[in-house]
Amino acid sequence: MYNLSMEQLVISPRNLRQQALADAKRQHILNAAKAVFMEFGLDAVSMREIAKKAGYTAGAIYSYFASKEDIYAALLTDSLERLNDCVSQSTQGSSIDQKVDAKKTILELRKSALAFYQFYRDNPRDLDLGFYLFQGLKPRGLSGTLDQALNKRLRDAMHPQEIALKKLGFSKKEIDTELTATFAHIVGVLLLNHTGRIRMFGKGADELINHYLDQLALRLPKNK
Amino acid sequence: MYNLSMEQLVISPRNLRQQALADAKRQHILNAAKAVFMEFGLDAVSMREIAKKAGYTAGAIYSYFASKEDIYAALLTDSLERLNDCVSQSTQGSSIDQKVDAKKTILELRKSALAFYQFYRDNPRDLDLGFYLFQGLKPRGLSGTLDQALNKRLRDAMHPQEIALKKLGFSKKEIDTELTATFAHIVGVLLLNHTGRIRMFGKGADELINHYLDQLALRLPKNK
Amino acid sequence: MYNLSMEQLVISPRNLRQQALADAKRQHILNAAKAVFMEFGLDAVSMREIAKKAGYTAGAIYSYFASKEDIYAALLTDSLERLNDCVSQSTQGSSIDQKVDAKKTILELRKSALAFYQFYRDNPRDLDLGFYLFQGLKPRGLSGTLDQALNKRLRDAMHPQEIALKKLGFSKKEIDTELTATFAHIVGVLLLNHTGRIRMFGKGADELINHYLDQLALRLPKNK
Amino acid sequence: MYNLSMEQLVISPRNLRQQALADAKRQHILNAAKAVFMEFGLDAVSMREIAKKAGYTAGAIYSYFASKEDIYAALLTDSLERLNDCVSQSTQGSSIDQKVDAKKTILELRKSALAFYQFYRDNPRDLDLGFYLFQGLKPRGLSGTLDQALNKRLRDAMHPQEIALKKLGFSKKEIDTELTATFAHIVGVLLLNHTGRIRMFGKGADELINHYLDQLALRLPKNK
DNA sequence: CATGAATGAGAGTTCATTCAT
DNA sequence: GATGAATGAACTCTCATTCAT
Repeated sequence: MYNLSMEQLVISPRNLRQQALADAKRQHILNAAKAVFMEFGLDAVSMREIAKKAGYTAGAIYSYFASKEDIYAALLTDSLERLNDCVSQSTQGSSIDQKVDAKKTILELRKSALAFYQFYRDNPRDLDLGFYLFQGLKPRGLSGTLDQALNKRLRDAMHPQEIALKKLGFSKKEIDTELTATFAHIVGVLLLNHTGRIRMFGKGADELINHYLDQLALRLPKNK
Repeated sequence: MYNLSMEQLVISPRNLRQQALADAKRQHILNAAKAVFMEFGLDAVSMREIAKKAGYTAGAIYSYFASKEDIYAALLTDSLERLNDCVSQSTQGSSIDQKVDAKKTILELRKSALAFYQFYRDNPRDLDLGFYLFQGLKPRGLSGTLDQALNKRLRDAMHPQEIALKKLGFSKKEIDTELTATFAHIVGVLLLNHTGRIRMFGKGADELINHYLDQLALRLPKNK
Repeated sequence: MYNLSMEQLVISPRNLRQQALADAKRQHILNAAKAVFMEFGLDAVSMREIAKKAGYTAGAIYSYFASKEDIYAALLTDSLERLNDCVSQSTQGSSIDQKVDAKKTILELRKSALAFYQFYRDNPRDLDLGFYLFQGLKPRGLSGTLDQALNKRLRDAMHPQEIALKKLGFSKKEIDTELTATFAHIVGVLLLNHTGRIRMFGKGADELINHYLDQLALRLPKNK
Repeated sequence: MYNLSMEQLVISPRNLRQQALADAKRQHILNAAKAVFMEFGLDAVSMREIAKKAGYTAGAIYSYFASKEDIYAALLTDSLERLNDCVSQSTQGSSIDQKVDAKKTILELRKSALAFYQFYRDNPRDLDLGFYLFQGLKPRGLSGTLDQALNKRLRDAMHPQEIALKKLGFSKKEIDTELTATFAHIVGVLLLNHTGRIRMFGKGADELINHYLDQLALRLPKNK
């Protein structure tokens, strides 16, 4: 006897299709939001503008996102996912051999730090978005749990570096210091670069990053 | 024949007094704006709020500032002046003797970098303002010339460090690199600190800055 | 020749079943609407909220009701039915004997008036609904015929009192007057009570109603 | 020495004129609001509609009223003032002689009750407004103090009746009862009349009120 | 110089209703 | 029959800016 409706039990092809469609439209709106954001900046991102770009009326957006802050959150989440993808790919295929080669590890450290840097260098709007999360502009609407989740994804993007530092024999405390310092340095350089103020000093961003990583390499434990 | 109005040609005592009065009121409004800004943050700064704090009505502000962006610009200018004052004081009284003592110079370098850092650490609203100029938040109202002037004042605040590096025997190119790197690093740490994200890494901002300056000291030319 | 569809001509068992089902669902929605209304008040009753409570989506409601006003109308109808049930029960079992006992009749009068009053006292949301029909809040959606039908049911709820007054020997004209006056009085007290303004006078609603009915009893024809 | 600005100390003719102008405009907006309200009912009263009727843009209203609820409050206040004026006039010139004539006092009681009733009978929109205060529609935005003030003014309008009842020798408790009952009765009749439901009973509102007051007169203490 | 009324655009959000699927 | 996307109009309220007085 089948008293329960099939529709509620089975993930029918139809449901799947509908779900996929809805997801696609959600993404479409997100893209529109991103486009508006990239074109006019954060201040200009209004529901009406997003809707217009997406080919909707303002009210329609609310079928997909409960609020404007919801859109921001989705945008941020998406951005951090892409950051992590990018960083992951940079160290993909690296040997996780028992016999660790210091030189290789240093290269991995360098690669993953560079991947992090390059992601934001090449996607300046993600940097803007990151600042929205990261602040200056406080994410008032971001719930505590979401905020934590986003923080975690940001830290995740630094994880390969953490692994490398560990392999290289840094102490726990040293790892924390170097990791934070590297993160801060990259952020600082990105900010300088993004705002064009780096020209003020006549230096290139890539050059600065490499300089920093060179110095970091020199600080590696010698007893290996 | 005196077709031209006297008022426009002569800097009469009366004109002077009026000018002084106007300047004072301008400053008064600026102080009000700063107060509102410090109390509630950038988003809450509206002409009405500034006016209220200053004891005026919104319309009155326009006698002294052409637009809201104008006020921001003045606020930035003021902020950068105070930054420079702060940095100047930190190295004040330092010997500009011919006979340079390396140790003293290193100390000066450190002091002036710390002064820069501490100014923003202790005046987070100035940091916010700085980001307004500095960040993706486009300074639409900032004319090119003003923008350059502000840039210059920012660089000025790094000047004592530049002097010290020169004294210590760095090459022109090295100076540029280290100066920019230091600037970027400080900015990055400030950002991390200001947004509270530094907790994510369990590190203190002061600790990071000192760590960086320690490393910098180690890189100083050895042949002195 | 049977050009007309069977479905429209024949009341087939199938049609009956379908009709019953539809009625049940209609009632289900009505219950949901009532629940929302009782929980949050008239202002909060939106189609979405009703639908949610009923386990539907907003659009589905329109299969059963043509508009929101339609739902209100049904709610009112239902409310008046319950009012009449309540009043009927209060006088149920009363002797409809030829030999009328004045005391019993007075008691019946009192009982039915109290039943009317108590129904709304104990079901304040029905009072709200009643005001929606009854008050300045224009029942735009109420068609003339429906409005008349509702009026009739309201009068019906006063009928037992009318009967009693007749039994007690009031003239037609007196009956009309006393009936209307009692109705008005009850409504006034209910309104005062419901809005809490009765506290303004430091009196209880029950006390007032009883006082009124006491006075009414004193006015009864003495020559019986 | 007059250091203080005259403008701030003196109520100059100019200030007076401006104040008067502002008051007039405030009243103008209030009238517009009332007009919209009378034309289309409470639900249709939107800031835009009020503004349109007043010849303003929506935002302009906010120079005179802080919120929509503010307008309601002003409307209600005004309405209650007019009610009190009306009631006051009805008993104006009445002897406040020591030697109280019972007949005269009864007449005063009747007059003031009628004045109350007639005010709302003749100004049905004030009745609607009163219900807004009085409820059904809850005055969510009305601050507690304002709510109390409005309540007080409502009670004030019943005060002449209270005085009369006292003069006639009713006890404190009886006065409370009769006053509340009269109030409730009037409200009930007004409601019936206003909504046209009184036709349902084939009675006139005036007739009902007079009937009630007749009965009240019969209840007056006999020992006078 | 300062006021304060006024504008006009725009913000986010909600809602009853419609309709293709 | 039911869904859920979509509309379009409506809502209150805020803001920078202007301008007659």
